[in-house]
Parts: sequence; structure tokens; C-alpha cells
Amino acid sequence: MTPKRNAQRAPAVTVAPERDPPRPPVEAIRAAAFTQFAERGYPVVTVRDIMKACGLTQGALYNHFRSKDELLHDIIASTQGELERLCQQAVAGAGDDPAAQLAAFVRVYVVRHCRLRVEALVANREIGWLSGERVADIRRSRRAIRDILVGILTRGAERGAFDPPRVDGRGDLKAIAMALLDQCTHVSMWYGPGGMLSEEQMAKLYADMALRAVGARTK
Amino acid sequence: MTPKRNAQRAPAVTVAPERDPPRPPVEAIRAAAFTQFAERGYPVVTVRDIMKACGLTQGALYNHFRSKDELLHDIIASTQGELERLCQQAVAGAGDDPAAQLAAFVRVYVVRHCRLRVEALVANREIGWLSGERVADIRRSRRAIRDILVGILTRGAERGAFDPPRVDGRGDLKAIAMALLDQCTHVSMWYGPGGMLSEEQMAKLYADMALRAVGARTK
DNA sequence: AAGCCATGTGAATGGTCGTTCAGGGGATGT
DNA sequence: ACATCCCCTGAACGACCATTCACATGGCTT
Repeated sequence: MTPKRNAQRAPAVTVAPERDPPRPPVEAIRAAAFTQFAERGYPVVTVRDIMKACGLTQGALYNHFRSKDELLHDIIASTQGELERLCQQAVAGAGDDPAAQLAAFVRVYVVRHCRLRVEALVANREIGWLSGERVADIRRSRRAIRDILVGILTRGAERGAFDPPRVDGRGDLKAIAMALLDQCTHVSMWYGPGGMLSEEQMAKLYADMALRAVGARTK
Repeated sequence: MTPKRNAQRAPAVTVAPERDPPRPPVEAIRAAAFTQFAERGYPVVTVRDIMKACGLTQGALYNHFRSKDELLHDIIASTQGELERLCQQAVAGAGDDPAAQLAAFVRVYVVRHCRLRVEALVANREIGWLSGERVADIRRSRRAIRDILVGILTRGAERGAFDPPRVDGRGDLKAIAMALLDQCTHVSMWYGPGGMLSEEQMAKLYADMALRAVGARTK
């Protein structure tokens, strides 16, 4: 077989072709890039593909972005920034109780990963294709989100609101935080509106599991 | 910038260059493919890269595999098959108690994903690049593993050994199983022997969290 | 009316890709 | 000694890539 660079990637998420209302070209490019990257993956989606999907030709991309790499960073960074903001907001608005904070955090995080599956998928799966400097920026934001969670767990454990699992007498709140995040993040890989749970129900379920996992005292 | 197909992918896992003991060429190719795919991702790793890493040239690949695609399927399928076998075995050897079965399942699953990070990473992250027929095969095995877990949860809930979380009066054991699997699978994305927990400690921690999440009655 | 700027086109550049294939040993069996 | 195999090499093939560039186009301001 002769090379086919456009080899089909089994779509992890199928997206409706998106009838585009007339929007500024930059937005159209962003939107097309999101769906294409989500469906087939950054390295096999060509600049020509993206631009054809907006009814333009290859060259026009470079009037809006310096490179394909910058385009990827742009769309990931905006999603990631918004997520970080939402998480901070959720915790800030949940009062002083660590259990309430954890529940609010997980709820917001899961709802977003259900609702914006395409964006979440790209932000999480394609991050590795970014060039060095650009990837650092995104990782910082991810670490920040993880640290919010670690903070909640730490306070909860100190105050006796949580009784997190320990092994051989030692606890590792960072590992627990990673476990919870992995769980919530990857909802975007398989959740579909066809399932038996709505987005809000998923959020409740996951918040419940998280509270159980950290041993939140039931009031 | 002119195209660089070998663009660096930020390594999700860094792997020692692997001093290869003399082994049959097929094995050497498999090993090289694993590390290269894990470090940089299937689509940007070229056949030339893989073969150079074994001290051979491009053409030689085709004496052992029909295509690059078949090579990927081969290495993923063997890992996946082994994982499925281990999971069945763990559950079968854990007696009749659903809690013991769940703990054994999670323990084996986590230890494997810590120890064989490279293989797990490739099997999970690169699966989407397989062509249609080949991907189905792997997905079947994944579903089989999920169904083992759903089976444990179902029996546990029926017998009252578990009290799984419910939302609005309804439970969704499949969603819970997916949550647990996502959690355990993605250990391979961040766990490193440098952390504060050993593989066995990670396994214990995760088994504990799983038991808590499904509401296993403490004996 | 004239000039400017933002935005688009599509050919050209210089390179990489997976795969094929004719030919070259070195071992093994006769 | 010879034939037969397996495994290798490295050039060749046809295709496609991201990016650049000389050139249009059409709306805005002067």
C-alpha cells in the first residue's frame, strides 16, 4: 500500500458536521481545528484539511496564526485557562467546608468534561504535540488545578473532615488527587448524551465517589 | 520554518536507551517500536527510526511485519491480551467474596500499569491509529475487562456486599466501572519510581479507594 | 480618486513518508 | 559443490507535508 497520510483515526468522539453560522474567520478556523483534531489527531490533520473545512485555502491560515503549532496552542490554552478559572471559582464559592469544596470542584470539572468533550479531548490528548515552550505553559495550568485539589485534601485531612486512605501508615495526597483528576478528566473519552445519566447526574455520581474515596465524614 | 516531521513530542515517559542483549530481530523491533511510540507517538515515528534503533534499515521491517500498522497492532494486542488474562486470573483466584475480587482486580491492574508503563501507555494512547478492523479487536478486549469489573460490582451490589453510589435513586454500575478503570489506567501517564509510593503501595492505595467508592462493607 | 491595509489565492520550495523491489550474502541441507 | 532458503540492503516510487511568496481583491480612509 502506498502511503496514506490521511489514514482514518478511529474517531474517539463523533461530532456533527457543524453548520457554521457566518463568524469571523479566526473563530471558524478555531472551531474547525477543534473538531478535526478531536476526530483524527493533530499530526495527521493537515493545514489544508482545516482550511478546507472553513472554505479557505492553506495559505490563509498564516494571516491569523504564525504556525500550525501556534494554532494548537491557542485553542488548548483558551480551554485550559477557562477550566482553571472555573475550578478556582467553584472552590471559592463553596464556603469553608472542605467536603463542600471538593464536591463543588468535582461537579464543575465533570460537567465541563461532559459538555465540552471535544475541547477537553483535544486539550488532554493533543498536548504532547506542542513544542517545548508552549507545552510548559499548559502544564503549569494543569499543575495549578491539581494543587487546588491537593489543597482541599490537605485542609480536609488536617481538620478531620476527611480520612484519606493510607498505605503502610503513610498517606500520599498528591497521588489521591491525581487519581481523582484522571477519573474525572477521562469522562470526556467515553461519555455521550446517549447514556443513562445526564451531565448533572454524572457530576453528582463522581462527586459522591470522590467524597467516599477521601473518607469524608457524613454530617 | 520548513516542515519537521520528526517534531519533538514532549515525552510522556522517558525511557532509558535500553542496552539490548542480542535477541531475535523481531523482538528487537518490537522493543524499539514500544519505546519510540511511547516517547514520540505513532504517527511521527518513522519506519526508518524504528529500524535504525535496532541497527537495521527500513526495508528489513517488511520481512517481519506486513506494514507499520500491523506492527502497532501486534505490540498492542500482545500487551492487551496479557492484561486481559491477568485480570481474569486475579478475579478467579480471589474466591467468592466480591470485595476480595475487586481488590485483587485493582491490585493486579495497577501494579501492571505501574510496572509496564511504556507498554500500557502505547496500548492506551496509540490505539486510535490502528485501522478499522484491527482496532475492533482491541476494543473487544477492553470491553471484556470492563465487563469483568461490572460483573464484580453487580454481584457485590446484589449480595449487599457493596453499597454503590446512586443518583436520583438510580445507579449506573457501568459508569462506576469506567471511572475506576480510567483512574487505574492513567497511573501509567504519571507514575514514576521516583515517587513516594512503591508499585505495591500504589496498588494498595487504589484498591482501598475502589473499595470505598463502591461502598464495600467493612467486615 | 487614490492609496492602504487586511485578507485571500495557489504555485513553488525543499523536504519526509510508507512501501516495493532487484540484488547480495551466509547458513543449511543435499 | 550446489541449490535453497532467510534475511538483509539501499535505491527508487509516488505521494503529501508546512511554510513562503508574488500576486489579487475589496473595503476603508483620506
